[in-house]
Amino acid sequence: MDTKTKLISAAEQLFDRHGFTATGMDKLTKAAGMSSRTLYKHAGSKTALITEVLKERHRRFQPHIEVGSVDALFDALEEWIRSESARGCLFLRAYGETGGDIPAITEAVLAHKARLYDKIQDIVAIENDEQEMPELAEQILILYEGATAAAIYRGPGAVVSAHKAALALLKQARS
Amino acid sequence: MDTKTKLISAAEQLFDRHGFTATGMDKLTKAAGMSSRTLYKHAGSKTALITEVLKERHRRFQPHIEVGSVDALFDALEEWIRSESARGCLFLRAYGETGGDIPAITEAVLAHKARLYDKIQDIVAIENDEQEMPELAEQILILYEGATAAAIYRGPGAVVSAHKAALALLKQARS
DNA sequence: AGCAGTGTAAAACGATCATTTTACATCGTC
DNA sequence: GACGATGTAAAATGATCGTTTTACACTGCT
Repeated sequence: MDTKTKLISAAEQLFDRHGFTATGMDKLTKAAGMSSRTLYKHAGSKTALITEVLKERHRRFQPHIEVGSVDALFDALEEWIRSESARGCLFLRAYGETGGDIPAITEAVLAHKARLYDKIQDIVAIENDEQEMPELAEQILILYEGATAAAIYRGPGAVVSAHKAALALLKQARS
Repeated sequence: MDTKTKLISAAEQLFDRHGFTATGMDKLTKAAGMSSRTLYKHAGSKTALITEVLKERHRRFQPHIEVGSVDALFDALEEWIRSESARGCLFLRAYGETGGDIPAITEAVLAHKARLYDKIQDIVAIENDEQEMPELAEQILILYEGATAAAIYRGPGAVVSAHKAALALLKQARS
């Protein structure tokens, strides 16, 4: 594992576990096993590091939304939440901690969410004879987002409930 | 408006706008129009201040869940988000920023969420001949949570979509 | 052999953090 | 008219923040 990969993954873990602002550079260097000089050579700044962590997170998350059905979408979410984290959406957390005041971060967050909505719209269209159904897509998105949030305090079962609700809405839209 | 009220409401605004950790005590004293000595006399510590802000937030939010129907629940949420904040759930944000490591804060968050779920379960029971329907209640909760989160980047329209989805699930459960 | 690249360890930077302290002003009340 | 409560302004506390710097070691290429 090269230096940068090690840095990004250590940072992702710490940010997810303790928050962005609360995680200091000393803890990052220690966790990544490198000097602060090396860290700054690769990351440039803390803001840039956060941005890169979000972009890497998006890359790693991508396969979980690259699916062909609503059923598979929630299966993938359940797997993610069971294995990765039940600490809420890291993108929205970054947005909240920075108040939307840091353009690079805000951009990464909004890009991720735009991509998520677009992908869900694609999936919904596949399930409905290629018809665009923007509101149904938004409702699936809301269930997806809500399951991620509710899983923090209700556990992975929230994803199962959201899953069933999504299938029910889909079925109803078809008839 | 007495000193403490002024402090709590200034703090709530700053925390909501800029995040908890990123909001320093100097900004709090300035916004609340008081010296740091007075602030500490009333709040005790930053952690205690955050906790009190959350409790006050819950008190102010309470009426929006003290309703008798799912329809009214989402109407109230829409009103809250349109007039108060579309920056996500302040409780979950506090939890995320502190990593769940500060007991007083974690407690306030979990108490709020437990109360929210219980209330939704009551409402769902009212709508279904006093039958307890835990999974439907969780699905409504997830739509509620998801609308709050999605409204950050999709605007208040997300609440409208969630509202319709909730009514659809309710209708389907009845038949 | 020499050089560019990549790394470490550790100190120093000025700023800002949460919190406490010192010194003083203004109250209403007994 | 003294007193306790409640406030202010401002400096000081020591810790920690993100970032830069200094000085040095190891590597692989040419």
